[in-house]
Amino acid sequence: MPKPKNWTLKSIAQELGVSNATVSNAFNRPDQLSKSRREEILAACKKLGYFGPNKAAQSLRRGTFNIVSLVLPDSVEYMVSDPVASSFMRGVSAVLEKNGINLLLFSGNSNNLNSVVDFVDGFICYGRPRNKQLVEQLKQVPKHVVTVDFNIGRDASVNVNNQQASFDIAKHALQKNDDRVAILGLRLLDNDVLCRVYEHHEFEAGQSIAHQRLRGYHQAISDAGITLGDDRTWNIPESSERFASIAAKEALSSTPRPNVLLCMSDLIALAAMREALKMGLSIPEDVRIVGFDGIDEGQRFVPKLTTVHQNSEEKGRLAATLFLSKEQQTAEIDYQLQLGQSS
Amino acid sequence: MPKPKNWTLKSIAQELGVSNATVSNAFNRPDQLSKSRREEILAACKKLGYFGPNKAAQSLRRGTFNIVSLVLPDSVEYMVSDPVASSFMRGVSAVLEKNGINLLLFSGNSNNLNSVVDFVDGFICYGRPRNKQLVEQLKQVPKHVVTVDFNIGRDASVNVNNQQASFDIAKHALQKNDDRVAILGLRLLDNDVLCRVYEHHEFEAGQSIAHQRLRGYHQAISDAGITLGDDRTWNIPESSERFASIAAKEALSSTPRPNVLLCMSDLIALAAMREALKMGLSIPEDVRIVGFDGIDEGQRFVPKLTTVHQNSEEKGRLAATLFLSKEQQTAEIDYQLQLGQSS
DNA sequence: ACAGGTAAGTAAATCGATTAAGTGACGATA
DNA sequence: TATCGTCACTTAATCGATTTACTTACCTGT
Repeated sequence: MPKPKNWTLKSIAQELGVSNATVSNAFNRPDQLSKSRREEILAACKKLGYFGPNKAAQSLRRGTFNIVSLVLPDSVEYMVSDPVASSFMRGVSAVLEKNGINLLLFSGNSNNLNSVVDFVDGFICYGRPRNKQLVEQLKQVPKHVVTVDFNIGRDASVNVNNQQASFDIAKHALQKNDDRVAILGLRLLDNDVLCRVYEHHEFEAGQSIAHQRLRGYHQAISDAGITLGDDRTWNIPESSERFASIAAKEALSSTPRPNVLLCMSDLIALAAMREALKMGLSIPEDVRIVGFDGIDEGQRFVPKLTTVHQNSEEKGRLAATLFLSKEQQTAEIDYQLQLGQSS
Repeated sequence: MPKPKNWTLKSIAQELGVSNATVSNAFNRPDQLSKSRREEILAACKKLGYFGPNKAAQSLRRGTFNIVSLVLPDSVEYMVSDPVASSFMRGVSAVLEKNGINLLLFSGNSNNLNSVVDFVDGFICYGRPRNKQLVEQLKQVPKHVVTVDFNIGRDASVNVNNQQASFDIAKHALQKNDDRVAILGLRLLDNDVLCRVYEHHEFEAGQSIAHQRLRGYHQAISDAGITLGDDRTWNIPESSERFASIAAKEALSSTPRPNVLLCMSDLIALAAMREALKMGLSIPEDVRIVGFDGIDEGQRFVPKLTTVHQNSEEKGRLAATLFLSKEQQTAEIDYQLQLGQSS
């Protein structure tokens, strides 16, 4: 098989005896040349095996790429493991795919946006990145930026009212003022590891979903007339089953044994339910457990998980749509309490 | 806040009163200028807010991108929904991330590789794309290509011995020659929809995992002295729970009711188990069910799923490693039977 | 003092395109 | 016939870089 020649606009133009510009116009601006000439050229290109202008060169010249970078809070690994994150990605990709736009993954672990910034039209950021440098770069970067589940004052953002939702679900879970509450939370900061106290950390208030949910819980707890000790919160460094199980086991073995477990994600809640059952506790009689997110597995579990459902896929679609429209706005997404038998 | 000037190599060089080349060398080829000059320049760039050469321009000139395109057999949607695909992606991204390479997703639905080909160093293709045009393009594309779970004679490929593995698991599931077998398979072709016959389709033998697994099953079935009717195979168009449930229900209601279900994926097997239990059948007494893949949920299900475990993440790592090494080879990945109580 | 070698920088071609401005040719209008 | 406007292309500048080949300046040894 003869290796097909690597045609360029220039070499094609030469071959056909026309100018550079004419070939370019044949592909991009039909009004700039006669119809016959255009068809002639396109046919010749097809025949010779030239598939159109090189996209990279085109992008350099035009400054547009048809690529958007999806900034993940963590590694790509996390993104595909977490069902909520996956749904979100599904929503984003569905909209972008329809518009012929490709997705360039950017891991929140990498600390330099520069490796991708020159290749993309902008960024959709899912969750506040752990890496503070990255956040600073996102604030500054001279491209279109849509943030999801956090807000740094960029072009647009999409959020759920985490605080209200957490308040609602906690309110639902708490019954009497002698309830013994424990919180199984998400990581609050870059560097906390399975820690129980959070008060002593400094943090930019309200910026991560973990903080927002925590505030919701606290509000409901104090509304119920309960006092929550500093040592009643376990934060899980990653949304991983392993850490969640460890934390759950620890919480359920602590004294006094909690009879209400407020879990910041369904993944955590499911791990907690498994641990509780393993310890011979019955749900919800011995311990009431509530989650957050509304993933499928929670609805299949026995007992069915009581949780806050947020439509993550819709969130993705909205983020992508906002990105494409270049509108400037902060949108809020609905949530619903999903009542099961776990509380 | 004063908008930061958009520096280019040229404008920076002008500002500093040196040549273009010197600035470029300061960033890329330290040996080409004096140490003092270099540090002077880098410091000045930092101060002025020039973060280094534009990557897109750099790539155009150099012809390298530090981006690889992951070609998905289907939509991005599918990729993040399917646990096996996710694991694979996890493996790929772990290796690439470590090497500072970014991942550009390419959906198998798009029918033109051209939209990304000029931006990437090459392709890692997970599973034979549905789209035939795409396959043809992949055969030809003048970049490095690693294929996984299929082989089109490109630079490298990674596979599991699907036929052998399916043979093994089917052999295990089949007990007597009066077993009534049904197959819940994956889609064989671009356009089959929940169809039961496959014999009448033409296909390029051995090219998709569905075909390979089917051959393994058939071999074990005929070894067991069983005759399998044409109407005993249900192919599921997507690896989705919904379709799997429909197919399972249909298979389990067919006459004669099968007592062995060979499922080409764990997702399908789990759906089948749920349907069987719902119908009041007991597993494995009334119907033995085996899967393929070895996903976590299968091991948590009661009864535990008997399946073939393939290390999908490892597969991803291997594919990425092969890509980076530019070696030409076809690698085969191990598999293990994972015995549960479902058969 | 002079050939030869090296170090430090620069000029200019190049990657593969887009596009503003310019050039003729041709037909219509006054 | 002179002027104007359109049509169909072409020329050449440009996007933001890399890199080869060349120019100086300086040092070394004889």
